[in-house]
Amino acid sequence: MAYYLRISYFYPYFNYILVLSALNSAILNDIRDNLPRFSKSERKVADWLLTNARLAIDTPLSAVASGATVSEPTVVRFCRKMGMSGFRELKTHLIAALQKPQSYVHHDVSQADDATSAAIKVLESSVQTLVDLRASIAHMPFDAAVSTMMDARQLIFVGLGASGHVASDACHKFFRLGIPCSASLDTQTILQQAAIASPRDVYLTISHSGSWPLLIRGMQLAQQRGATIIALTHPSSELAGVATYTFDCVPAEDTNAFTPMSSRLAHLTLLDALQVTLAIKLGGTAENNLQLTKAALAIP
Amino acid sequence: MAYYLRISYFYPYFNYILVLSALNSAILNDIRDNLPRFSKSERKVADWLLTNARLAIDTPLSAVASGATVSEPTVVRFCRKMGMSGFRELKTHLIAALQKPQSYVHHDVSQADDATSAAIKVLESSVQTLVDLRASIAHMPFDAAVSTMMDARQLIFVGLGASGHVASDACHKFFRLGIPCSASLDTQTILQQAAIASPRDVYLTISHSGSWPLLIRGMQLAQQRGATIIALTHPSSELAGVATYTFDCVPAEDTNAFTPMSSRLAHLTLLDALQVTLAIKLGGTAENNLQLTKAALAIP
DNA sequence: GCAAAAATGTAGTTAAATTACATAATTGAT
DNA sequence: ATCAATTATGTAATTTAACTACATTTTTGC
Repeated sequence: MAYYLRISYFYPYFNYILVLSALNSAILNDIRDNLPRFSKSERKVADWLLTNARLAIDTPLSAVASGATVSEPTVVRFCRKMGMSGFRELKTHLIAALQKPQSYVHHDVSQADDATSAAIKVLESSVQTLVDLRASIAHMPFDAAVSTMMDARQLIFVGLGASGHVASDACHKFFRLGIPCSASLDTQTILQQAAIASPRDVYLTISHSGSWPLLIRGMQLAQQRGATIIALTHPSSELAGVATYTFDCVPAEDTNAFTPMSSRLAHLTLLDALQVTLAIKLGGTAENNLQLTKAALAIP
Repeated sequence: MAYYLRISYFYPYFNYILVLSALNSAILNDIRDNLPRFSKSERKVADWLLTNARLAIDTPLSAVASGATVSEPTVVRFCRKMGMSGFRELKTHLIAALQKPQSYVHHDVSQADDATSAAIKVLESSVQTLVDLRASIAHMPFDAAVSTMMDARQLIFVGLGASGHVASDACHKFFRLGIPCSASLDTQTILQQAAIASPRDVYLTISHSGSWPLLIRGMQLAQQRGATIIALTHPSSELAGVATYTFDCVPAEDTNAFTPMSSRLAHLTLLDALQVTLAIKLGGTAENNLQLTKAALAIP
């Protein structure tokens, strides 16, 4: 997925393509994940690269081969086996990989942290959440979800507790498109509304774990009455099982009591993305509505 | 701020240091900054590289030279002039530079985007918001804010509209520390509560623009009654002027109707960071409260 | 205008990466 | 256990890319 950087407005020389690429798996992770599948010499190459990744970016093929005690073509074949054209491309990937935060970066806040350090860790954990989300976005059902929302009689945002705030925020965003929207933030309302749901109702249901029983019961009811359920939740959850479409949100592990629940950032951002994509699909009226609602807040 | 990654505990081959470096200046910035100092042919090389940075990482020296209409040694000399040993090193730097988000990346969504492209742009805009926030966090008054919160009689979260959802979410997070918390989300409540504020009340006031008149009036009232005002808002706003401490949130420019307001992600994340830092300062009781409130949600 | 210095390019050399082919090792069938 | 086929590996040769030496051109300062 490429981004076109257009800043020729300020600097006429800049006309290049900046790729903010998927920041998840890197070549070093690929190598490590494939260790059991390598032959004897391939394994030597892999071991050498994993041990000397930094060094490798400035090391010619001949030295890599002798370091790994294999021949030069064996290294080239290793690169080919990893899906690259040759050693040059491996180098490119290595350089790139060494610039990227890894998913196992440890952001745990501890009692010993001073305020700024703790704040930075929180922030970097939040960045990581969004970066991980960025990496999985291509597999999410945006087109399908937006298609059903376009014809919706109403959009119903559902969430409990912290997810309720997300749902409420999302409702506050989507109503501006001109589609009827409501938020159900307690179990009684969720159940009662689901009991009278109709086929052109679209639910956007937000849940961290996807396992709260009465929430699931409500979504089952709504689904039985023909409503569409778009869930933002854990992909292996019961809620995901009930939903028509699921936006997979795999929460980071809870490591200590201080860990803020950054999955709601992911939820919020996904809902932003859904609103924007829906606005685009709806076209001119939605855009006009967005402008009118924004202008309504302008202070004279 | 450097992170030292030590994972030889899990994988004995990994023995390198991964630096999560400051996401600032890169070789392309260096080239651009030195444009006035280049000779005619050097300028051609610079222009070509700035125009074709992405292409350059897979382009041999001979093609770069002919693309720039200079000789090959001129390109090498250019690299030397930029402080590098040769073209190979330039390539390494280019590859590295292109992995880093730049502050001027343009994320505008347009009508022509398909759903996934638009979603990705929204997401990357959100990442950028947090990355920018990360860069300015060291100048924020965490210590001072946390000090006043530690002795607070109550914490009052204030916000209107979208910021109201943020305030509500934050209230829902901070109450778990065991301090009395409330959220004032409409102007009547804000004014009435401010009219009876006391010196040990701490306000956390969230506002995108910091210019809504009745909100400011309320904060002036509270401030006159001795309450502490911690504002998350635009640093040049009226609200910032009233506040005891300000967490500067400079909103990205509104470029089109589709732009989601990502400043609330910044607000949410800052509030997360504040909660965590406050929890640390409060020590064992707060940590215990966090664990108890989490356990209360566990489904048997 | 002229000499010196700097910039630049042509041609040749070296380094690095890749390919072709031969040999060794492994696997599967009998 | 043996043998044939397949796969893996290395040696040597070739190609590509980067770099250097030297000649020519351009620019600068007096």
